[in-house]
Amino acid sequence: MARERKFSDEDLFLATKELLLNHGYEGFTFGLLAERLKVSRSALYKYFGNKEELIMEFMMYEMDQFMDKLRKIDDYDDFEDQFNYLLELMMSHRNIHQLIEIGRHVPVNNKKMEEKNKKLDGLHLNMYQSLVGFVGLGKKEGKLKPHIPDTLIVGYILQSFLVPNLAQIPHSEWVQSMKEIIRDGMFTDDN
Amino acid sequence: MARERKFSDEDLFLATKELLLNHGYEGFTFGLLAERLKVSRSALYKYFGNKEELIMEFMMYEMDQFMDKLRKIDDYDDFEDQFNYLLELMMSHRNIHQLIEIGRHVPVNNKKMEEKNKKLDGLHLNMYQSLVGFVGLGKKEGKLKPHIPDTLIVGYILQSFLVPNLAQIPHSEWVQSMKEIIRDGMFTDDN
DNA sequence: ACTCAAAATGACAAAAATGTCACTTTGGAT
DNA sequence: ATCCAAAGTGACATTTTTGTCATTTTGAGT
Repeated sequence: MARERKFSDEDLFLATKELLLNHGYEGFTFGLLAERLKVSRSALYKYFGNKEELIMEFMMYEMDQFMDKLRKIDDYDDFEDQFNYLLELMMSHRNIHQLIEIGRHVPVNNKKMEEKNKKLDGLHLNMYQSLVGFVGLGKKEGKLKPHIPDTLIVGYILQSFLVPNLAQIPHSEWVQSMKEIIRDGMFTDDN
Repeated sequence: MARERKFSDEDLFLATKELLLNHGYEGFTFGLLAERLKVSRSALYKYFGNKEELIMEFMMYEMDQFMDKLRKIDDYDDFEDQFNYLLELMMSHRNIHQLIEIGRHVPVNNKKMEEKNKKLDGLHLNMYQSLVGFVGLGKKEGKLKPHIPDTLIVGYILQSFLVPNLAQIPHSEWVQSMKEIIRDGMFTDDN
């Protein structure tokens, strides 16, 4: 027995995501978000005490969604299949890395935040472990170069998806080339 | 016949750089900058009318410095040498790409800004052309894969240096591995 | 049709950042 | 030594963002 809400959680988190990516953590304001949702600013305070809290909730939502998909990487036994799955996944969550970086800027003031922050750290750890597992498998199968640090491999893959496609190269060509660079580099074989 | 300044242009631009990288465009304030320089906030208004103007000046300063070095790439005839020079250069100006992205957030309000913005665009174009020239040489010498779009190659090289070295891998090892990934990828040869 | 709890609002006070200006300080030039 | 232009300051008015709260609106349940 309650009134219908004017915006769903999905609406809210989507708007939050766009604003965060366009304006950064410090440029994100409740005013902007309320405007986007066509709601009064004070309505938002019914759900989140402040900016930090909202952004933390958003991060968890985003990470949960991403992790649900990332965990599916273990459905594939073969490294090659995992690799393909991972690239597709990253392509559809291009900015997860960027968002995580923004999340690191959120100040932790009180106990409540402390807790949320810990939870989020846990999710990051999960993600990292999942990716390190992937790299481990690749090395074990002899597919990935053993002497390159795991963290660099993981970081490089994540970072790849942030290269801006300024020249508007068609999607499939872009992904194809990207995959090739990641696998075999940009130099020709005879070097 | 004037009083000695309490801070040099270098001081100011260095502080600006750090603040921009740590807080982003919207999080950068005159208050923070003044505090950093141990000067009153109003002193800064003697030199820059507002935040946008200051940041534009900073961008030009930074780009000028970078371009001076980037242009030296043409001192090397051989692509291989150009490649090595470029990686070293990028390593010591790791965040130039990030700064350029931040610069794109600066709103252009008036004629004066319009002009500065044009000048900055010119510098970006220079940078881009210089890098495209480099890629062109690489392709001509048969070193770079001809079917990968120039913009992707350029973007990749720039982006690579933003991979955070979270595990604190020693600098030389990090650069070495990075170079290898860029050249030949992360997969072993027998794939 | 009435109730009432959740949803939404607008108005308010406080905090933070901006921009301006009259005034003070400083140190090289005379 | 003293002049004075540039450097720096503190106080003020304005704007933007934040956070709170009393009040109003809404619509599902009865």
